[in-house]
Amino acid sequence: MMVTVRFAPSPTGRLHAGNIRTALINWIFARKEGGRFLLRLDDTDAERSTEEFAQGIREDLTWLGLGWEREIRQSDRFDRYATAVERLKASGQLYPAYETQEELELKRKRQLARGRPPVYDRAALKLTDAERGKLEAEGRKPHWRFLLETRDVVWNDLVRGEQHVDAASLSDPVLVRADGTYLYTLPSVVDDIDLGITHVIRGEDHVANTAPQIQLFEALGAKPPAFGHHNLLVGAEGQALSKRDRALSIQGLREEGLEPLAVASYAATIGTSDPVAPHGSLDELVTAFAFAKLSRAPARFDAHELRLLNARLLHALPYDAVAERLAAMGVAGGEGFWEAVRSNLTTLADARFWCLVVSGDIAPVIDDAELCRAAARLLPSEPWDGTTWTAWSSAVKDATGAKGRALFQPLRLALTGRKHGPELKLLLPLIGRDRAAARLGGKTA
RNA sequence: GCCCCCUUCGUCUAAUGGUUAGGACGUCAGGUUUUCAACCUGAAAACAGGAGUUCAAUUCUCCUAGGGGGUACCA
Repeated sequence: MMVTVRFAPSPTGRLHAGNIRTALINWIFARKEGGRFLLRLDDTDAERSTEEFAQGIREDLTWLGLGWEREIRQSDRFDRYATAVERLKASGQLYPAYETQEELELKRKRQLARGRPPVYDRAALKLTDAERGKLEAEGRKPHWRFLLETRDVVWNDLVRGEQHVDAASLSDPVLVRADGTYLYTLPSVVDDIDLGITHVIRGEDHVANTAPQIQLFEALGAKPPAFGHHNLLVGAEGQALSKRDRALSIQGLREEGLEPLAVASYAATIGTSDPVAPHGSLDELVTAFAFAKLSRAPARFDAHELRLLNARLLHALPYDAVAERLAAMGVAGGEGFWEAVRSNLTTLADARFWCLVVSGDIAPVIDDAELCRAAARLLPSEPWDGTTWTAWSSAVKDATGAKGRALFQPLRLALTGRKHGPELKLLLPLIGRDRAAARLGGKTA
């Protein structure tokens, strides 16, 4: 059977670092197995789901290079869920319950107070027809619970090995609310069956969901897929990740100017036994991937480390990988420009500044006016090449007696306006005589 | 409260019942660049704590502490 996996976000917000890691692992696994990767929008909550968020999710995935074979929306599939509900009612595995949320909460509190696990007591199962009739007459509408078999549910998790969950320690999950809307479990399982999902790969926050879901697959006459639960992410300080942390949204990372491949490289290698390193393509990540490499401890997502990785990625990037994007940014300058500046970039957008240095206006910093004036006078005539810098700076040194830092720092500040930057040997010919002369004179070109 | 998972350099991690506990990022130093950055080389840097089993424990067992997850009419 063809490997088929799905990434199932709900369009109630933008994707964040944790989401994207799940998406990436699914996508990579599908690629590795020659299988299919589907996007399933879990939009059963009509209140909170919006088309804007759905579009945002598509943009985020596309930006990262994660294409999907097919998109499914749960809101298109309510008839399928209704069919499943009828089937479960017919087999007696779905039963009506009438407790209000307040009543359930009270029950849980009492159980907790007695040191008992807060598991639903199945009181609704013991209701007589007369009692049920009375409740309905009072105007109560039932919600519907899936009757779990109280047995040990076992599966061989792709990353965690053999897992056991004692279904007796679980409440019978509510599948349908009193208003007829569905909770996560039922649509998810029905979709997985209909779409032929072979591997459900998700975060370990879903481990406990797996046992009821396996029983639901079976109740609906389907063979459960394989399950894999990867470790979760925590923040740089080891704290639980907040969903609202904008810095960790994919949108935020993109707006910060990070490379999609850097984000993907980082997300796919933290929490694994592979070193965190930039990869030249998603295919390289596919080659490196193995479930066995995933750690079981939570991994730290450190935005600072991501930036360092982004810089390392840029430093090694060939010109043709960025030529189009540089042009789109309005950064002129060809391969020579790129070779000169790339090792000083943290984000691609930094190239804008060096573009101005080379072919626009910057504010020169005159640290040593006398030296700069002398340097301006000694500027050779063009054409300039890779040897110009050495010859010229030597001449300045001879004329002024300045050397080392005292010689180079004022020149760098005047020519680029900054203390740090690419090799002036490469930069100077790109700046050209007119600009250099103007900057050394303290005026902008 | 109860259940599950986890804990090795600052960080991500490897390995092992007997090892100089390995790598990567970061840090520091040296080299190179007659400056900085980049780059190259090198160094420092870890088995959470306590018991137990054993000739021998970082490795196996138990306890404690800490972290994460779950325990929903969220997904």
